[in-house]
Amino acid sequence: MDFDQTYKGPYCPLTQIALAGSNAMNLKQLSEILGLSQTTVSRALNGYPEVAERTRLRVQHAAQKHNYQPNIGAQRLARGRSMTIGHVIPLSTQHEMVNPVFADFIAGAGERYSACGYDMKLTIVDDQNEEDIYRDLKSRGSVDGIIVHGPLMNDPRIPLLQELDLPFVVHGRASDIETPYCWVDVNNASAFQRAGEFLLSLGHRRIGLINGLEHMDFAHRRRAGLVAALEAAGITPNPDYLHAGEMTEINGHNAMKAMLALDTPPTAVVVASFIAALGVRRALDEAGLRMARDVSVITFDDDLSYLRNGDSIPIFTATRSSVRQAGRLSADLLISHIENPTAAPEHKLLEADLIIGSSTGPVPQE
Amino acid sequence: MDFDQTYKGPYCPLTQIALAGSNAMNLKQLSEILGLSQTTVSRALNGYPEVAERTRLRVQHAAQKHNYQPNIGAQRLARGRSMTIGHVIPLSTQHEMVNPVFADFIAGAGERYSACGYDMKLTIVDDQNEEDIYRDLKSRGSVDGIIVHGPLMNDPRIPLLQELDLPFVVHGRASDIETPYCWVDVNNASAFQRAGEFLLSLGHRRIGLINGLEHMDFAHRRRAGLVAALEAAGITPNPDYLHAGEMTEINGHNAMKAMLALDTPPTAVVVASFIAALGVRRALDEAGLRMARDVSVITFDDDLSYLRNGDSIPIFTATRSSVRQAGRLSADLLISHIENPTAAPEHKLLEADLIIGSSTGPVPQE
DNA sequence: CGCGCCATTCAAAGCGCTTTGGATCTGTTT
DNA sequence: AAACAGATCCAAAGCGCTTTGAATGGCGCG
Repeated sequence: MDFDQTYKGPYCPLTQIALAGSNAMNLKQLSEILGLSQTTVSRALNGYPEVAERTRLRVQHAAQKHNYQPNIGAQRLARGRSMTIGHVIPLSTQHEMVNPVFADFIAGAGERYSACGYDMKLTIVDDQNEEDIYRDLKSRGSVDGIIVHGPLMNDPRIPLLQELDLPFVVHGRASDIETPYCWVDVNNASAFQRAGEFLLSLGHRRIGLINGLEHMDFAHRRRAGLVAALEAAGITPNPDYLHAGEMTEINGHNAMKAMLALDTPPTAVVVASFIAALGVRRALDEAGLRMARDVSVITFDDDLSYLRNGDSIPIFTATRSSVRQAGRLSADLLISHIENPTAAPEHKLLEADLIIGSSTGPVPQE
Repeated sequence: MDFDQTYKGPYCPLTQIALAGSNAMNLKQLSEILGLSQTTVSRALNGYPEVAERTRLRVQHAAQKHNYQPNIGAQRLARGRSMTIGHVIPLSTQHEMVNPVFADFIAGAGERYSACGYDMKLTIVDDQNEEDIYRDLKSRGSVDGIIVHGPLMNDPRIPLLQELDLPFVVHGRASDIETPYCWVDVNNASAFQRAGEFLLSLGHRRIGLINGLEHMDFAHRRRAGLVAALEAAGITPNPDYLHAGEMTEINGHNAMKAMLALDTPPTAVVVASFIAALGVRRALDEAGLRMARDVSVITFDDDLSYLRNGDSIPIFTATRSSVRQAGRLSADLLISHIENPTAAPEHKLLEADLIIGSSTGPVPQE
């Protein structure tokens, strides 16, 4: 814990902030208007059974009429719960990419939070002290639970959160962690295995991979899946065909370009992200090659709202799984575990669809 | 206001939630350990001057040692402030795109919030009742201020927030609103005017526009800027060359494809987003045309972390302005107005850079 | 009639923090 | 020496809600 350099608490003689006299209607006022006790009004609004139905209706109408909303800080304090779920987004200065998948995941999760009365709190953490953030979140009572994004193969956040006894759901998994915990993940291995098998069935034997950073768990599994398909077909993966890096358009482009420069380039590639696949297409265009005819491409497609894979006919053959849906499921799972803390950890494994588009075709004749 | 269908308050006989006995260290305990009053401990930690420096150090050490963090709900209640800034993301079911720019903006703003001791609260609102959300936020004291995303030309949120007396900063502007308010915006008009002038200087006369939805303020201004450049050169914009739609890869592709099918297609296009520009490139590739040589392309580039415009040589000629930086500036502006509520509204107009890349060239000979 | 039993309602005690309005103790001033 | 000022510290009163434990009133029943 460090006492922040830039924020020193409420003492600020220069800009004396008028402590907002909260002009909003409060419980006391409302109960006086109604000629009822605060207890009864509170219970009426919170659905307790020991209040007469007539009274409840009267209270609800009055609340609506006077635009009463319980103060959230007071509720948090009194209930000992924050009704808030935290998302921590690490953003080191080296690796300062915001995961493009993030916005859609959040949108899915946020839908469910709203429906269940939870708030979403986002924390952008730009240094190494991510651990401190979690400890803080716990000890200040800022959140009732946490979503863990972008797990590594042996992610230290998982044991930490377990130790802190803060409910959490991982979006993804951590292969090297044995103890049970809650997660929601796509079956990355099977998706890429099927992609590989599909390419093999088209006659491809020289199959490349443009993967995400392989200390990320999802990338590790995708590689394993593809390699499994190749090896099952008696093919030893060619190291020159295996690329891993941040999943940007540029990296996709550069990786494809590098492979095209080989003596015997692959006839097909599997790409770990739609954005990288756009870069692959650019590299092919620059080389005067056409997708499907010259090089087959399969991409993973997170079904992002702003990057749809074509309207009617898909542009790319793809393994598709909606990350927004994963957001919804993660939110529901977390909420259910917050409200039922003794339940055993649960998880959900989603299967990606293999969508046939116009970026794959039979292996070209030599 | 409506009492949510799905969430009925704390009464839930089935899943009796153990009200977390908040095992964390609190102020009372800490003050007892130190043999001081809660007052003094609180003041010591909050930087008040009337506590002896020796005492302050002793308190800080003890706080650190016992891992004391003030409970956030209690602080909110006592201070009458939430130290939270709200971002409301509308997401109607028809128009269910998550703005791809959003993640980077949030990352920029979040950096500043963390540095200044504020939390960020995201609300995804999927129906029409966005107005209720703002009223709620105000009357529950959930947030101290709000960032308004994606303003329309005459955005009803602005007068609403003014009426509610809730500090806010608009990311963008609303052309039709006269009353002053805080905003941070790129000079969209000047950016697209310069883009137009640059194309004119290369000899282009048939210049197209692939714009965002033109009820969005930014899109309206971009169009105005481009049209101004054309008209200044004595060119009346051809309606067939003016497209507006959601800024997706597919729409960019379709708009370009439509223009290429004209008897006299444009020799250059200005595109309102990088993602749409990728679609434009695809349309050109499919038509066997090359960027720069056959058709010049200029795009607006928000400098998204996951969509960089090339590493060394930019792929596209572009008007560039970092949306992440806009996030930082918006956050700083909002915080300064929250802490100094009487200050007159301020705003910041950012100029985009015109970056010359390899997607533009002289007009082809007929 | 007197008793117990629901069904309702309420007063008051927190939740953990900030802040007001002194109190106490030095040291300084007249 | 009395009075005052400044530097520290404190007890207690909130902030607005939830929840405990008890009171109230109506009603049926022996």
